Parts: sequence; structure tokens; C-alpha cells
Amino acid sequence: MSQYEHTCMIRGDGGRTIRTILDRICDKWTLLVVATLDEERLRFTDLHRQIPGISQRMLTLTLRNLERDGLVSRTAYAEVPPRVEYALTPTGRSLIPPALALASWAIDHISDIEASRTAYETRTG
Amino acid sequence: MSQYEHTCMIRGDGGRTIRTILDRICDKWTLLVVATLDEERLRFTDLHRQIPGISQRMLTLTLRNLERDGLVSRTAYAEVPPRVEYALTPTGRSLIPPALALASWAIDHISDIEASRTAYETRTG
DNA sequence: GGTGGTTAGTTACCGTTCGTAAGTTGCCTC
DNA sequence: GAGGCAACTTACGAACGGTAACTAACCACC
Repeated sequence: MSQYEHTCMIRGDGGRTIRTILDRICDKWTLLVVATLDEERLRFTDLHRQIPGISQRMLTLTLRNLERDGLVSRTAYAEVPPRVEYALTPTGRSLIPPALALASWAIDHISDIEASRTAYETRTG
Repeated sequence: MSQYEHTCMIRGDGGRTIRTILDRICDKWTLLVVATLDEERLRFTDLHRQIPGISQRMLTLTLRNLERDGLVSRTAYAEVPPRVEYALTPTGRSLIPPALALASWAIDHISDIEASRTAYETRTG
């Protein structure tokens, strides 16, 4: 039995539960938001600036989901202009090592992937 | 400088390239297909059976992208009925450890996340 | 010789999600 | 009183994903 099978069998549901969690974590922006909050408490605008390409809408939605799942805490200060700070919870912090492992893998293999993609496009037109 | 910043700076594009790669890898099905091919050469139908919930359409699309990016190899045998085998390339195999790290994290924190989610729903209605 | 089964897909349709851009609130400054 | 700031929210069109039916090529059976 491979480690993957072992991992999937733990819940006895054919991997359905783990897939649900991975669906949340592995969407377009979640890992980047979590990685950006590594070791830093950040405001909404700072996050928006530090994550290139994310829209305010998607940042709001991603942060709501992370807050709901207990990975990020949201602290609002009754000031003008408003100030809202986001930080990782302990659960959120525990996601950092696997997230960085994936990011490092991406860095290591970017050139391979881009080369393969270019070759594929050339083959198929 | 955090490891994340360091990681993002390598390419000097503000993390745009790494985000492109992560967008591909972290979609709804890719990690599960890669994890399922761990240590096993599989046919289309076997993959379809082993990944609960994926449709034929999405399996086809996911495999095409993985093949294009050089993570999966596709071997078609001219038989009847047709036989097509999918296997990880060396690059694809190198993705297994970080993918399993993420899956293990999901397993370890499923109960925390589900509890937090339930509490959140209760608070907000 | 027509019916049904097999594998590996493809196609059509439709609902959900995502991105863009503009609007909102409350107060402060000029 | 016009404009700015922070943190959103809303409207709308485009892109994506899921469902289910269809296809090609051959074989086995009746």
C-alpha cells in the first residue's frame, strides 16, 4: 500500500474528505495568501499590494474562507480610516512548511515545465 | 527576508512566474491525479475509478495539461479495445513529496477545520 | 447481420465561479 | 464642499467545471 493510499484510507470515505479540504486549500489564491502572512501581521491593503494579480473581491473572499476555516484571524480596529489586521492562527502557521515545499518545487521546475510546454505547443500547433 | 519573499524574488518578477506554476498545479484535480499515479502506471479508466468524483471530461483535461507540462507520459497501444497508459515522468515523481506533505497536513487538520467551520456557520447564521 | 459490450475519449448545455470596474461608508484634510 | 483613505460590496460579463449523452473501432454472441 502506497503512502497515498494509506493517507486516503484514514477516513474510510475513499478520499472524499481529504479532497474537500484540498479543494479549499488548493484554489487559485489561498496558498499565496497564507504564504504572504508568514511571520507578518498584515492589513487588507498590504496583502492586496503584496500579492500580484489578486483583485479586492477575491482577496475578500479568500480571507473570509480562511477565517471561517480557522487558518486566519481578523482583527478590526474602530478607527478612521478603518484598520483591519489579518494574521495566521496556529493552524494556519502549520500550513506554511508544506506550502513552501510546494512553492520551492515550483521554483525548481519552472524551466523544465516551460520548456515542455513550449515543445508541446510546437508539436501540436 | 522571509523564505517566502526569498522564494518569490528568485525570478525577479514579483512572484508572477511562481504563481503561474502554482495555478496549474493547485487546481481542483491535478494534485490528486499526480498522487494517484504514485508508483503506479494506470489506464484512463483505472484513474477514473480511483479518483472519486472526477468526471471523464475533467480527467481528460487534467491529463492533457500534465502531459503538456511534462509531468505525465501518455502511451497509447494500437489495440481493440484501446489501451492508454499514464505514468509519472521524473519531474512528475519529484512532485510527490510536496504533494503528500500537503495531503498529510489536510488529514492532520480536517477535524480542526470542520469544527471551525461549524462554529463560524453558527455565529453568522 | 444486428445487438450489446469494451475503452478512451468528445460534445452540448448549463450553472457556478472569477475578474473588472464602479460604488459605498465614515470621517478627516484642504 | 471636494477629494482622499481603507475596507469592502455590488453588478455584470466571461471563463470554468459538472452532467450526461454521443462517438469510433472492433469483438462476441445470438
